[in-house]
Amino acid sequence: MTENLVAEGSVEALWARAVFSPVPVRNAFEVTVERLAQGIQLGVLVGGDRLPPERELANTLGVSRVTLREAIKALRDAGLVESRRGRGGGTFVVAPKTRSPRRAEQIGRSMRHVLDDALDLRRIIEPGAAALAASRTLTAADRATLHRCLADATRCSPETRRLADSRLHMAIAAAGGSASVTAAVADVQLRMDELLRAIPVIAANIAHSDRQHGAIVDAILAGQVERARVEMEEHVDGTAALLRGFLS
Amino acid sequence: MTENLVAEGSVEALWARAVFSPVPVRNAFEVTVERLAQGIQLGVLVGGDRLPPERELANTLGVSRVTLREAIKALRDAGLVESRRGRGGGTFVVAPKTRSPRRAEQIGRSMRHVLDDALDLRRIIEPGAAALAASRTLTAADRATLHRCLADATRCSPETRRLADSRLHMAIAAAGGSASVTAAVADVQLRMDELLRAIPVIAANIAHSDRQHGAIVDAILAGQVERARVEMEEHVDGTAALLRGFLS
DNA sequence: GGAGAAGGTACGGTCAGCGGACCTTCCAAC
DNA sequence: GTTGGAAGGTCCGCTGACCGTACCTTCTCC
Repeated sequence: MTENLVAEGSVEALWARAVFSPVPVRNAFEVTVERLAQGIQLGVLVGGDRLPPERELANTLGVSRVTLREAIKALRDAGLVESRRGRGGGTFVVAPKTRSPRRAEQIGRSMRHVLDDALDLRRIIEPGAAALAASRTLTAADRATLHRCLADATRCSPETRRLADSRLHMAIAAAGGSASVTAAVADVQLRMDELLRAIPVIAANIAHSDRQHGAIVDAILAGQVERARVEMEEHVDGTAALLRGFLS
Repeated sequence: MTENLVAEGSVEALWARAVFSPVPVRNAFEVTVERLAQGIQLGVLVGGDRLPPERELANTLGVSRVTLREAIKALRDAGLVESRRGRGGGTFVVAPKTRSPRRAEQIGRSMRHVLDDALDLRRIIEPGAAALAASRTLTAADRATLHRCLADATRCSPETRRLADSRLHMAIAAAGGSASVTAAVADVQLRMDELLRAIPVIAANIAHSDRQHGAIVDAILAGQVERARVEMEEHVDGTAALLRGFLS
């Protein structure tokens, strides 16, 4: 009898769930796999990139080489990386086009509130990140990075589109200079990655999205804080509408 | 030779650090302690509250009873809870006034960028959370909770002030109905908790803060989305200015 | 054709965490 | 008062994750 004395979905219920829910205990292997997989999914590591040697990377990540190797094996099995032996060998990120496409399975109705939850957070964090970036005076290198990511996102094949999009959003977040904000954006991007991949590709939508991306980067580079926020908000709202429509 | 080929603080540097930094491997004990301690620090669990029986709580949290007991022992040693045996016994949250005050140690200059980082995130997430709450049609119970938390934060002793403040901010976040947003607010609150405690108590500041709290709740209850955001933004900026001034 | 840099393999030790059985305390109902 | 039951307190053996270390294998570059 786990009788709830508080109304479902109320403030009290959210509080209680924040404390009295299973603690996420994750072992070194899981965390390591996640780290690397996320780097690849978000476009921080791109096809052809070579990971540091195992011994060095294990040291950097603070796990034993055995554990790291297990993680790499998992990524290899998933088709995300491939390893070559011998001198000049190493572990390399596989380009997405040659990567075996994972079936976008049916999104259960039960996932719906998870989606809404993620979208709520995204609508807060991404416009905020854009505004933060606009409020900074960026280095030439960062301006160049933004330009490059924008260009990549605009002209790219349908297969690599999602990756380039992630990469652009991450670049915008990172341009704000805050590690926490960047991590938060990475979180929402990852949570919706699978869903966003499932959206059918429609030329009109892409063109619209590209225009918005351009406007956002433009506002950031011009240092227009409020405009950056609003443009990103519209962009995010557009994607959210697409997602909600597609999943109904 | 871990030579950095990218400029310090740039987009590329943030990206690299997001992937190639030590993975946070935390064991069940640590996570459990953190969970419960956070619930207390944030005011979700208040003085006098009784935790569920160990066997039940261990099951809820998904850890063994031994591990949970170690965690509770740590909290007891820290003076956050106390346990009573026998029928009708249990583990109870200690009221903050009787809690042994932890010395606010010198904040190193090295912490400065950590603070800035947290403040950046807070300036995004808290106004966003307020706006989200304002955009919802709240239940009567939630409106009552907000009112109560606001009242508690306004009239309270200096010792309990920080706790009541946390509680109010958490209530605002939870009113938005999104678990992720609530968790994000909890995160920033926790990160700055120690620092905020260190701020000297000045009557004028408190009165100002109280007025802002009132305005925020007022805007949320009235469903004024933009006003809620702006009021919270000013409130957060005020606190940030206090903190930065105090630590310079 | 060898040196050396990489991935691949194997072994033993340590320790966290678990399940379960049991003990101790103390309230409350009878 | 006595006793049942609900709670915290203790103990033990097992499993499995993780680590350090040493060694083997492959391959490229000099």
